Amino acid sequence: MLRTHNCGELRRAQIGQTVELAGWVDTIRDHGGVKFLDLRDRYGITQLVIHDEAILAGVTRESAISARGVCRERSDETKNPKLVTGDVEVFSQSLELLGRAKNILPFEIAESKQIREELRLKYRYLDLRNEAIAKNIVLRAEIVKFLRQKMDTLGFTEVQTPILTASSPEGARDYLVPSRKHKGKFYALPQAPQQFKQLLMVAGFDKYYQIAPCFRDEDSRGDRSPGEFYQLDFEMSFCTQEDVLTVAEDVVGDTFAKFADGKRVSPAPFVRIPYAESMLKYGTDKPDLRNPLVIADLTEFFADVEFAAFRGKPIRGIVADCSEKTRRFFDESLKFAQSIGMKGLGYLTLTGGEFKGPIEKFLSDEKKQWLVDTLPMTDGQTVFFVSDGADVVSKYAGEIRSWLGRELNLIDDNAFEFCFIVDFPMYERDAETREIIFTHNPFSMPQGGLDALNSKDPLDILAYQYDIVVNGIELSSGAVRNHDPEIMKKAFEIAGYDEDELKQRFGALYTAFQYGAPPHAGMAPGLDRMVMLLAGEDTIRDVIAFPLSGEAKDLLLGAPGDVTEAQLRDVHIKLR
RNA sequence: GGCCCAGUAGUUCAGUUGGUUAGAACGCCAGCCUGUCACGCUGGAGGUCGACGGUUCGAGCCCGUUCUGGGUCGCCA
Repeated sequence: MLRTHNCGELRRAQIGQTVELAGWVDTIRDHGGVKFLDLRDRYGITQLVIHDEAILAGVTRESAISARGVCRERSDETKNPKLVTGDVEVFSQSLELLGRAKNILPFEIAESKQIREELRLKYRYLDLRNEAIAKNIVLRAEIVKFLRQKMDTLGFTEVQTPILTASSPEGARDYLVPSRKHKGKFYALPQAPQQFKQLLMVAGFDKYYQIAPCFRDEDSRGDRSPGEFYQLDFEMSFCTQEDVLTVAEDVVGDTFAKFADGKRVSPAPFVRIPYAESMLKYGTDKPDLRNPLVIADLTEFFADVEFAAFRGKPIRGIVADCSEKTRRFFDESLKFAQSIGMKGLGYLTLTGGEFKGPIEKFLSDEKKQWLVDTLPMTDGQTVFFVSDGADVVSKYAGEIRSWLGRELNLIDDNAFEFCFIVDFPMYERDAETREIIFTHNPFSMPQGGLDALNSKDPLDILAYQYDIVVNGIELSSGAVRNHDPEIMKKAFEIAGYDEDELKQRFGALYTAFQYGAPPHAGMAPGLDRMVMLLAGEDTIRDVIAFPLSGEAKDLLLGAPGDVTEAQLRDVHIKLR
């Protein structure tokens, strides 16, 4: 062993012992006759005291060294309360230089979070020496461990599903892997273990889960890593939608409660909000419920109001208390509205029993009274009006709601507010082709089953499809799956696929369902996003040990990179 | 694929209306210092201003193209 203790371990109890420590040189403070060296490892920092200049020869900051010496108590006035090891120090007469830092560091470890990411990712092993970053990776490990324990307790079995698999015909772009043994054929990396987990249900595993790597060749976002990410993927047999939501509440809720670090977590049961209601009240299918503002539908209210700009359009209203705000705030609100593509933003303020604002003159006393009584509004409040085409009015109202929440400081940063969005529509009309397409997931069970498919307008059919949302971020979607081949056939037919196509695209599932498929359902909360939220980070890269850049490049190892002619020949690929 | 922001010393940044030799802090190097803990003090080195092209007597600054990173829309069943 190169050490008897780690750098966060020594206390008064070890005074007098000869100890050996190993770690990295954090700083050297040279006072001439005496030198102090802070030795750091992931457990802490211990101060070494050195009198002999010679033993520091060649020792640079961030070199890996070991040191032998006597642990001794510091005098009272030189104890350092900022260090857990600050009562003691190691009087060192010999150092061993284990790994010398030869070059000027590309950045200071302690401030690496401020450094541009290109450089951080290129020297990620140095970035990860920073306690704040390393802490996130350790937190991630603890969360994964907790999730596994939790799923195990609930009777789920972890199963590893293939990484080299078949390209799936819908959804995101696949990462393709050329086959050597089969000229011209390709594997794909799984976008999710979707079909495998459903096949496991047919196989009778009853409750499956996996900390599953997923690969999608799509562009990144701050909260979406490019290329690859992890999900807590799970699936259950002989269960209803409610059974899945209950498991999610239990697992995700407990995980947040355990790791939220003092922040408030909304208690189970999480509120269930139908998709249509969410779009109306919050203007989005992933509402941030920390924001108390709610959108009202004022279309009927304005139906008989002579105001040309609102004529024949859906109208939404948002009531907020802006009494502390000046004229400038309302100018800013209009500026924001225009920046997102709105033509205007009307408002009325109720102050001293009088309405004020550009739209006031169009409203009768009766109308004004309705606003006070039924909307309702109290003195000092303002109602903002959003009016636009039916396709965008909800979205705009949602953006205004978020803007008001931010600008009026209504968002509690110390809370996690969960909800489930349920009853997603099964189908929608493609904006360009005008054809009926699956809204989300072709594997979902339509509510009402075959009857609904046969009798209802496809656009009115809801699916047993749900999302779990926290603070406006979608953690996961899931569904009760369509396990009935007859219903599948009909569901695909409505979306324009005949049985041959269904067999071709999802042949394994379709065939498997001919052999006694249990009703089953599941979901797959994103692990990276959970860790990001719990770590309080704004970017997902800060909770991944070796993240890709936004352009999906590995700046450390240089992927994607060139390969040799021979490698290409092996897999029958010729570059043009 | 579209749009927005950034790129100047090892790092983080400043750089006026286009005008002499491009600055600061931290880091690095050297010297001094026996109780510091972000030690201190003194001195020094360090720059193809992302790249290419253009305008100009003159470009870090203006224009065009391009590369890289970040954000965002599309996309993410």
